[in-house]
Amino acid sequence: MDSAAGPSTTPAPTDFIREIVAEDQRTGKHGGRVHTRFPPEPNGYLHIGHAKAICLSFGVARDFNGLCNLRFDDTNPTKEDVEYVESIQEDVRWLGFDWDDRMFYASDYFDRMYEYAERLIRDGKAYVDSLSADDIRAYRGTLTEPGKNSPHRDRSIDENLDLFRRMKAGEFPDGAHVLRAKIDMASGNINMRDPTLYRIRHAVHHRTGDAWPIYPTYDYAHPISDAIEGITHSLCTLEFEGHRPLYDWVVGNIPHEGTPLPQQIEFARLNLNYTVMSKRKLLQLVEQKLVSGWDDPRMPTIAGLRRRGYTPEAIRDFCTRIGVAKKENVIEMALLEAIVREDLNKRAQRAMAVLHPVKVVIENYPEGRVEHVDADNNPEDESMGRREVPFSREIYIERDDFMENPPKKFFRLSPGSEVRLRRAYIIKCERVIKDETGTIVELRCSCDLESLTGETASRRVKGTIHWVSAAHALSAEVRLYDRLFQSEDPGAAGRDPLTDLNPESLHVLTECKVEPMLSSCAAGTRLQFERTGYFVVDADSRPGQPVFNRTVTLKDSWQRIVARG
RNA sequence: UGGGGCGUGGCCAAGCGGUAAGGCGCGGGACUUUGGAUCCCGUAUUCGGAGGUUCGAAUCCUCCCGCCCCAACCA
Repeated sequence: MDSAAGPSTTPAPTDFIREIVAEDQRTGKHGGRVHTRFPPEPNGYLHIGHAKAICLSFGVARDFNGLCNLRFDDTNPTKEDVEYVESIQEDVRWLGFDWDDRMFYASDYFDRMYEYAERLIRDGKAYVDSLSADDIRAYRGTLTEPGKNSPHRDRSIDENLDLFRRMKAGEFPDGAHVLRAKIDMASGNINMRDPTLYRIRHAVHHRTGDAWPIYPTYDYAHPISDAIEGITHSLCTLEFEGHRPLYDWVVGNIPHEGTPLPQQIEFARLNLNYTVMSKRKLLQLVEQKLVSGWDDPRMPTIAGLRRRGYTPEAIRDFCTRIGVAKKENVIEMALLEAIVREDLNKRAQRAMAVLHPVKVVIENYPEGRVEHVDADNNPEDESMGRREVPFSREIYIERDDFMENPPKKFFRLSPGSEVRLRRAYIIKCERVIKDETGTIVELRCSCDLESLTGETASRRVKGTIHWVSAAHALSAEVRLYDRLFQSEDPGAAGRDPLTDLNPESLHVLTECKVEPMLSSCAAGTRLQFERTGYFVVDADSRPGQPVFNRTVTLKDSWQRIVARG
């Protein structure tokens, strides 16, 4: 019955924005058209916070048979760069969204914006102000006191036009003049106190070069870009709420063909605890080389998460599950990680590895004998195939999987106890060999040769542990990254992420012993090591030398392990 | 002391006058010869507070409290 309804059925709105859009479509506003846009400024890499905005704007378009444009809000040449416009495209695409041929730049519209500005001047709605930035601030008044008019506010149209044209011609130095909208210096909304529309900036723009000595501000450029592109619903974050009257003023005072004008709708941005999300700070981390780059696996950037092994599906799922509302929120990392784990659980290959090896010699296992035990790559998905793992008399196991004086419910290896080697035999610890400092250097065990997994009469023991054959094991590098960044919530006052990095997030290089088959893993291969977490073969791994970085930390609750056995 | 928003369990979030969805987390249990996997069960007598309207309020009204954003020639 559902399928009979067909894909054209408008789904039930799942958030307040979709509710508005659904209503607009129902009433035929914009002729039923839905057109959104994702408008990043190319001044940094996209991060997980942008993913929410991307999923929203592209998602709304998809849900209502509409379109979503990618538009670069490139109105401030001093901060922007082509490196960023390229990475942004790559990241949006990787997330699974497509803008077809609708990729634009605010700078595409510089000519029209200029033309509209002259028109505003002719209409007496804009003027050139020659006050200094400081004076403009002083004249603006305060939150509780009205501002006062600039002495230049009543310049004649001709004088304004002349000045503005000369601004465009490059006759004045930076800061000499600005073009302002003539609205209301006494408005309770400070954004309406004659906001700046154009400023002089002799800078090289990444696309227009030095063609323009003046650049429009966000408040002027954004609504015009939306109007030109026929955007119906302009979704942005809460901090622009106070700009909406200005947005409406601009679209209402420029020439426009289509009626209803685009509508700005605000939603709460994503905040993730323990995570730095400010582009300024991320840029600092990159510039100070505290990370290897914008795509360092510790970064909360899309590129970083990708290299960490997150999939686009997981990120999209996260974005839908956090919801869209107007309430300020701080999502717990635990939710993101739960969702990533859920996704990885389905697609990660299981593999055995020991990070902190201790040698085990199985005394009754014939010297020189090598068996290849059969193991499945993913117990929940046969299609992921099987592999053979070499087993021999000397193996490594995880140090943590042995305890000399185990507490009550420790079901792994301890003197005299039995444990199953995953996919292989049950062994029993007979002797512990230590060096002069008392450190355990080797465990001597015996093996129940009848207990091979899959054989008849296999017994059950409480614990199962990872192992690798000492003679066959490969050394791999593991880069341990735990949390993303801060040790506190981003909201916590006074924390400086650059000096307050969570030590666990530091890049720790460890060598581990892995199954030989892992030498052939391609970059991006996802693996799960028992009790250690999900790993991804990092991009700079070389054949024969797998380099893993940890993707998601599983809980470190060792209590839990002993309790469940 | 101005303008604009927001307040539902630890974190998100449904709910739109008919008697508190769901997810994460947390607690407990089952299962498992590889999964901290999976599966069950539990987790707000109450919706920032106080009044009011109503047979009935998280939903409507009033007042109060708290939090966020705005005084860039940033976006």
